[in-house]
Amino acid sequence: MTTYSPAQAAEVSGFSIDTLRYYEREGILRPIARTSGGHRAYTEDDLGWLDLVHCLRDTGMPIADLKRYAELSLDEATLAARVALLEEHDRRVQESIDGLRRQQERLREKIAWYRKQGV
Amino acid sequence: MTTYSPAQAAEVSGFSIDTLRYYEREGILRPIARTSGGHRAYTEDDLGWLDLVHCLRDTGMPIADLKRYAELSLDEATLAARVALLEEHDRRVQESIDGLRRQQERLREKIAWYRKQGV
DNA sequence: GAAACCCCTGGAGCGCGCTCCAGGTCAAGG
DNA sequence: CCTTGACCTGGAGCGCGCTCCAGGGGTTTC
Repeated sequence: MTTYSPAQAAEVSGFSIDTLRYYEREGILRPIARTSGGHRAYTEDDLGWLDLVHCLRDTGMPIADLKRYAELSLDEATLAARVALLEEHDRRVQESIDGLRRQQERLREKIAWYRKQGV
Repeated sequence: MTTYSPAQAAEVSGFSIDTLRYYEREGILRPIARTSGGHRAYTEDDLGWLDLVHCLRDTGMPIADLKRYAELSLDEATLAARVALLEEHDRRVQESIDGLRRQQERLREKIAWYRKQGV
């Protein structure tokens, strides 16, 4: 079973080493396995979860929500609830895309207006 | 010429009174006119500018950029440059919409994957 | 003219999400 | 061995964008 050093995990996940430690402290990552010397050894599972975390962070999910989601993940029986949360998040992402588009539309109108003033 | 009290300006603009004062301190608003008693009196022009500010903030423009934009606005001759900045911002907004959509797509794939695991 | 309310200033405080640091331990190459 | 570099911990610090506070003065209504 291959494992990854902190540097490798950072490289693969796209998070900094400090951020990985921070996420672990915050409970977003379950406690990472250690080598005999106390160094972290990330598993493929950890990296898989980090990939989802990255996706959720990039779409604006707050740390606190991520933490709650991670806590849910400790109990296998909550799978349906977790998927429901992801779908709820998906809806929020859609809303923020829609909101951005509306404001972008307004922005473009303003640009057009300035242009009409003779730019 | 109608003017607006701080409370009215907040109501119309959608920013809090504190935020309006903060923007003025930061130079995002030019110094607002005052009544004889020292109270602020916002003009329609101020509100028009605030409307653009709201649009730019909602689309993610940082305070520092807004400030630079506002400083440019002090010189009438920079109109073309300002419009260019707005267009540049419009491109960034487009990029962030595209990025959100890509991540949303990944999110949906993950949801579909979980569903296939039997949810 | 006084109660009730809005507004003023300067500055402190806060929530978020990291990021950095000191002072030490572990691991791999020569 | 010894050096070099990656890693450890606990905790402080930071950048952003507000938000709140104390202590005081305007203004409207009766």
